[in-house]
Amino acid sequence: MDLPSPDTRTRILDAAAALLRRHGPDKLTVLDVAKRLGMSHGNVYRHFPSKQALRAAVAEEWLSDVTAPLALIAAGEAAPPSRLREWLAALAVIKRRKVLEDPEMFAGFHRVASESPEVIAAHVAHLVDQIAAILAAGKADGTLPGVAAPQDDARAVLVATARFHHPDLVRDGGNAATAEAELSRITTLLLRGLGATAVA
Amino acid sequence: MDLPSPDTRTRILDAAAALLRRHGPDKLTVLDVAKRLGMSHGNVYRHFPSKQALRAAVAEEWLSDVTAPLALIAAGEAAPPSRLREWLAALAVIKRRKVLEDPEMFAGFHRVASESPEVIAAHVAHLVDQIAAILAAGKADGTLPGVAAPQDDARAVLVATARFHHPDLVRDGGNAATAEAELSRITTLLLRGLGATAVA
DNA sequence: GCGATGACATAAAACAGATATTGTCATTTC
DNA sequence: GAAATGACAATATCTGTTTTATGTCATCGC
Repeated sequence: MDLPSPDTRTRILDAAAALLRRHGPDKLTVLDVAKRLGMSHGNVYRHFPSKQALRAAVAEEWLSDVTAPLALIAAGEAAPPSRLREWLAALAVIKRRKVLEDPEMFAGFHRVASESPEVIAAHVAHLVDQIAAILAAGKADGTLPGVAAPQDDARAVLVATARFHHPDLVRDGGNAATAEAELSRITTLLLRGLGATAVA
Repeated sequence: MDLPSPDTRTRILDAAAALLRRHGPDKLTVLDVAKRLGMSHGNVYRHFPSKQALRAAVAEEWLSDVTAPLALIAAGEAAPPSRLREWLAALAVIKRRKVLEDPEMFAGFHRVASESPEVIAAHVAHLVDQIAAILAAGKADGTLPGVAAPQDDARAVLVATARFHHPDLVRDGGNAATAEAELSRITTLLLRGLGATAVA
């Protein structure tokens, strides 16, 4: 996978991420990346087959910032129904915070990510797997008896809450409290749909 | 509302819609609209305060093509749960068909519509009202006992199915059969969440 | 030999002058 | 006198040109 020196590869990646942060996606050139590292731009192509691949790698790293904290929740001890609720709320909060903190940077990274469908697909698959794990646990311990096929139901849950995490929709998000209440309502519907009783 | 002759106003609107269809949103100029009608462009401004307003009016008309058939279903005789399912499926089919028929035209009209937030808001409110009517009926006849506040629940249902009708998401829609199955699954979850029993 | 270079052809983006469009209004027409 | 015109300033868009970036490769140094 990483036949060329992984060290310089990382340095290139970090430099690219820094430039993306500073100047936005349109100004990210491999010439500048090389300049910043004091190397020839031709050499960047020894480590990444194309500018596209470099951008995809940067996006991948950025997306892992989103999934990492969620993995902790998914693997947690809480009862599956409340774990799912917590997980969905956390995903929404993370996305919302990223948008509000720096909309331009969010848009920049999102644009880069959306140019690499396979990176997006992997990210989504990752999220679906985390939900599926929660649903499977709920099916096993009887707290979510309505779960039929964890993977399919997980995808359904993720899709049904797209409004709160899909980049194109989070952008024009409106009031935070309203959005939170709306997510909570949808979560409740989904949990009851999955057979949960005594939903908070 | 229509102090100026409603006849010429309509002619302008139709001409604008025709040009939008033919040449796309970027090529829609009020100069061309006027030329097509054999009038001066200045006169268009007697009937529409700005190009933006003209575009909004065109978008409004276009969106009513979506809501009209749905209104029939919402006002139908079917039992509320299956009526809701039918309504959501119909909305998805309408949107999907519009995208597939002519993606460029869809994108064009969508761009025009998205430039007029108040037109969008009215459209969404219209859809929410239709769902709310179904939910209220289900609450009344006991087939959807889980309905708490019809308006809020209606909005939740619409948001949860955004994947299947929101222009930005319908666009990259993938396989039709897969999407249909996914919508059906989400619909089932929502119906059960609203208290429906014996969901098909 | 491996990592790196820099010159090169090709493709994309930035620029600036020319052209077209938006929106206003005093004037015209019927 | 309401509906329409056409000339107008300000703004946006197009077009052809120059500049810059991407990606390749023969060559270099260690």
